Amino acid sequence: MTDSGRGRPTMKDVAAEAGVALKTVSRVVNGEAGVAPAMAERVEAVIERLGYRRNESARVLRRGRTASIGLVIEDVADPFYSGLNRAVEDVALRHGSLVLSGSSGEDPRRERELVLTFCARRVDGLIIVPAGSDHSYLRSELDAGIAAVFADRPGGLDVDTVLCDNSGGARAGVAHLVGHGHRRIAFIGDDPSIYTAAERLAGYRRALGEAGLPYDGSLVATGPAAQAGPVLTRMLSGDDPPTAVFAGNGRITVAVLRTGHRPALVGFDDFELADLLVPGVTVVAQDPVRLGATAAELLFRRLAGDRGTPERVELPTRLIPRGSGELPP
Amino acid sequence: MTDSGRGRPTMKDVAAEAGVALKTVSRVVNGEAGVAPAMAERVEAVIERLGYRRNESARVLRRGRTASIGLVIEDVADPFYSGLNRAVEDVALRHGSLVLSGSSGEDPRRERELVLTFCARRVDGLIIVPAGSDHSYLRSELDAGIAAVFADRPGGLDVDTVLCDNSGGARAGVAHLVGHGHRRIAFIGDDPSIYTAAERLAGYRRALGEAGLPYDGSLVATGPAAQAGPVLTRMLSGDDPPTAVFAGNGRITVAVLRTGHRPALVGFDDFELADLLVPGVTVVAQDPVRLGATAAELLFRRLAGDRGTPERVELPTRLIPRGSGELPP
DNA sequence: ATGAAAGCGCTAACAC
DNA sequence: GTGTTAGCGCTTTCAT
Repeated sequence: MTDSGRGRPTMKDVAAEAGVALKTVSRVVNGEAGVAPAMAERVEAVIERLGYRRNESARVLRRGRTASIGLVIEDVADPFYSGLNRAVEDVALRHGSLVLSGSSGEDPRRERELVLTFCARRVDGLIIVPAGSDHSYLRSELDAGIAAVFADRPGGLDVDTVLCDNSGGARAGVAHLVGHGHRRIAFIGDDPSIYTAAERLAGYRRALGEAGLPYDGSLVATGPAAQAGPVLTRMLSGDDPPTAVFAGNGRITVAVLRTGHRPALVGFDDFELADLLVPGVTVVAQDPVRLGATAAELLFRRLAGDRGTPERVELPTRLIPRGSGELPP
Repeated sequence: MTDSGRGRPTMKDVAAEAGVALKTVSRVVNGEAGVAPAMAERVEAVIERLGYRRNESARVLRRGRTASIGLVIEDVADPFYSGLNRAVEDVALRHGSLVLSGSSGEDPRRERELVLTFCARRVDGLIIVPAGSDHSYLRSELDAGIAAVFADRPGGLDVDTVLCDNSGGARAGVAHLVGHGHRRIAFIGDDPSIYTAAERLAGYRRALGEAGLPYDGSLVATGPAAQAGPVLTRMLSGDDPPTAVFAGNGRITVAVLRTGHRPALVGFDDFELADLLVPGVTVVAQDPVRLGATAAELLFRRLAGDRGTPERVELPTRLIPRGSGELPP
C-alpha cells in the first residue's frame, strides 16, 4: 500500500502510485475529457488496486453543491409517509441525488432541528411536511440559496407547496353518507390545530350545510386516534346517536373498526386490506406517491434554476366505495 | 451583511463582524470551554444576526467522522422495512447520528451502488439488508475503517449480523396447522434464492418430518407474490388438494386472502388489521423494530471502538393464533 | 494532454 | 482566555 499513513487512500496516494499529477487523477475520477486513454487506464488500475473512493466531503466543500436533499416527514414508518418517501427517493435517484430523511414526530422543535441539521450538511434543497406553522427559522436558509418545498400541509412561508384536496375529499365522503340516507353523521378527526384536520372538518361542515343538515357539536370529536374508540362508544350510547361516522384519518378509521361497532363508515385515507374487511371500508383516498413525486419534481425544477413565483398544487382525492359507506341508517 | 461575497456566511465572516479570532468563533459554535461569557454572548449575537450555520462538510473533512450512518433496505415503503428504518433512526438520534437510507429493490447492483455512494459520503457505518450474497466490494471499505452490520439476512462477509429465526418460526407455524388436524399443507413462498425464503421452506420440511408427514412437491410453490393466487387456485382444484396453507411472507399471505378461498392459513409476518379480518389471520410475527434497533446498537458499539469478534444474533419469532390457523381440515 | 498552486471552511496543535 | 498556523482532500484556475 502507498497510503499516506492510516485511513483511506486519497487522490494524492493514487497520483503518487501511478506516477502522475494529482489533477490527472481528478480528471479520470470525474470522467473529464482530455486524458489519453492509456493514461486513464493506468490510473484506473491504481484506483482499483488501492480501493480509492472520492471523498465527497472534500468535493462538496470545494464545489458548494452536495447532490443531496433533505426530507422531513412525520414518521418514516407510517405507510402514508413511507410511500411519499419512496417516491421522493425515486425522483432523487433520477436526478443523481441522495435523500436524507428524518421523522419529526409532529414536533415543531424536532422539525426545526432536523431541518437545520440538514442545512448544516448543505443539502441542496428540502421537502418538508410541516409540523408547525412558524418557519421563520427557514428564512435565512432560503436566503442562502437552499430551495424548499412544503408537502401535505402549507408552511408559514411562501414557497412551492403541494397539498391534497382535504376539504373537497371530506365533503365528498360525507355527501356520500348523506346520499345513502344518513342524517346523524359523526365526525371523529385529528386535532384541528393540524391543517389537514381543520380542512377535513371544514369539508364535513360544508357537506352538512349543502344537505340542509344542522351542525351538532355533540357529533364532533377531535383529538388523538387513541381516544377515537371510547369517544365513538360514548356517542353511540347517547340518545339520538349517529348512524354514520366520518373518520378523519387512517389511524382513526382503524380505531373505529376495532371498537366492534359497525355504523356506516367512510374514512379519510386508503389503507391496505380495506377491501378485505367485511364489509369493505369505503374511503377517501389520497395519493402519497404522487404527492411525493410532485414535491420532488418541483424541488428539482428549482434546483435547475427556475426562479418563477412559488406554485401551489392541489392534488385530487378519490372516493372508493367498498360497502361500509353504503350501509343504510 | 459582512458576507465575503455570495452565499452563506462563514466562521471568518462571523469573526470579522465580532472583531475576534476565528478560533474563538469555533469555540463558541462547538460549545468548547474556555470562552468568557461576555465574549460568547457577543459572538452568539453575531451568529444569530448573520444566520451563520456551521458547514458540516468542512468539519467532516477536518475531523474524519461524519456522524452519519447508511441504511440499505429493500424498500423504504414496505411496512416491515420502514419499521426497521424508524428504529434505526431512533437509535441513531440518541447517538447524535443521521441516517442516510436507500432502497435496493432486491437488486444486488443497486445495493452495491448505494453502499459505495454512502461510503463516498464517508458514513461512519452501514446497516445492510443484503440483496445479493457477494459482498467482496465491501472488503476495502471495511479495511478503510467503515463498520458494517447485516440485518435480516446474512451477507457474504464475517461481520455482525442480526437475523430472525426464520426456520424455527416456519416450523412452529406448520406444526400449529398439524396440531389442528391438517395432513395436506401447502407451502407458498418466495424464491428460495432469497435466504429467508429458503430458511422458511426448511422449517416447513422439518415440521412435516417431525409430524411423520410426507413431503409432497406438488404442494410447494415458490416465486413472486403476484403468482400466489393463481397457484393456490390450481392446487385447490387438483385431486387430493391441501386443506391448509402456510404463506411464506406477508405479501403472499395477502395474495392468498384475496383469492377468496378460505383454507386454514398461517402466514409468516404480521400485518396491520390481521386481527380484524374474519376469521382473524394467524401469523408468525417477526419484530422489525427490534431487528433495526439491535442492528443499530451493534453498529454503534463498533463505532465506539469495540473490536471483538463479529456477533450473530438471532431474534425469536412469535406465533399469534387468531382463527385462520385453527380452522379444521 | 498534463501539471502546479491556491483555497473551499473548518478543527487540531500549539503559541501567547 | 484568546489567537496563529497548518492542513484535511478535493476542484478551480492558470500555466506549460
